[in-house]
Amino acid sequence: MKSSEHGALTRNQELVYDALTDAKGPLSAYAILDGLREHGIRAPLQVYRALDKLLEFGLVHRLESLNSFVACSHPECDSRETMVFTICEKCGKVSELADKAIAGQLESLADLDHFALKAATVELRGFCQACQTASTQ
Amino acid sequence: MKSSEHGALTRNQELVYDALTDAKGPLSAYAILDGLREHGIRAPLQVYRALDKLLEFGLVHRLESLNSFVACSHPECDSRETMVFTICEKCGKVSELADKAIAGQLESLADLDHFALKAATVELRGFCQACQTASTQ
DNA sequence: CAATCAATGTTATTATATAACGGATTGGTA
DNA sequence: TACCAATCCGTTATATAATAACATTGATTG
Repeated sequence: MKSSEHGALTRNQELVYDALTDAKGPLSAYAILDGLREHGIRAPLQVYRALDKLLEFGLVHRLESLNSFVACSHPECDSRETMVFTICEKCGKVSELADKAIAGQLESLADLDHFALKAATVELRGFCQACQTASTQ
Repeated sequence: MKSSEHGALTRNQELVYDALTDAKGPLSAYAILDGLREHGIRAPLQVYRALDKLLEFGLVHRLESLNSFVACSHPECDSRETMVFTICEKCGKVSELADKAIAGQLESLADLDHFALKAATVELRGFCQACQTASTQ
């Protein structure tokens, strides 16, 4: 299990991480909170603090355009890698793709602009395969 | 002036657009609101409604990772084009780049995943040239 | 004129995120 | 063991971002 790579997670971190892996989709911090009330989590800060650590460990990604969070689905994910997310606007499904070519091109573009790149957010919106075939709209 | 391309903007749209072009940098909706109180803008919705239209016209872009908005700096910007933003984490400077190659590669990646791409968010974080030379950190 | 549609103004509310404080726990290390 | 430092924790309060709901205005246009 991935969490073992970073030493044991604390109780709150474990709860939040498990909530995200169980969800198999993005959750807002407050959705996580609601799901964990019966486990003793009562305040937003408990969730946000755990999320901060999980983001730092690379176990979780933040989806900026949704203000929500997903467990990293890429087994070897280094938090510094550039990930590409596809977000289905119909069913909400999110896929996480690692693409070296795009990461490289973003680096090159940044270089051209003399910009020292630290992290990249790439989020694609549209319709997933299932939602395309299910309907024309 | 760009606004002439979409017929006259309404009074509120004009106020919000001018606030963004004057700022020469990203502003949150509430920062815009504060700057326009003396012009009769009193409620968040007045700003958000104007922003919705300006986004639709392609005159303004939204920076998801900052929850803020910038006037489009690209004269021919079609709102459907994929833009790449660099965001300096030191001085806050934002640059807007149009790169066909990256747009194309994102399309290809989406195709591989059978994802019907409608819009892409690409935001790069790091340090701009000025902030690199000014300091090592 | 009547019907319609977009834009407006206002109040209230929801959703997202952080500040500030003190206490508890852990892990070294003198 | 006693101490220190660092991290995590729980809580209350607050800040920031965005939308719901409803009434009104103003400009077409058939």
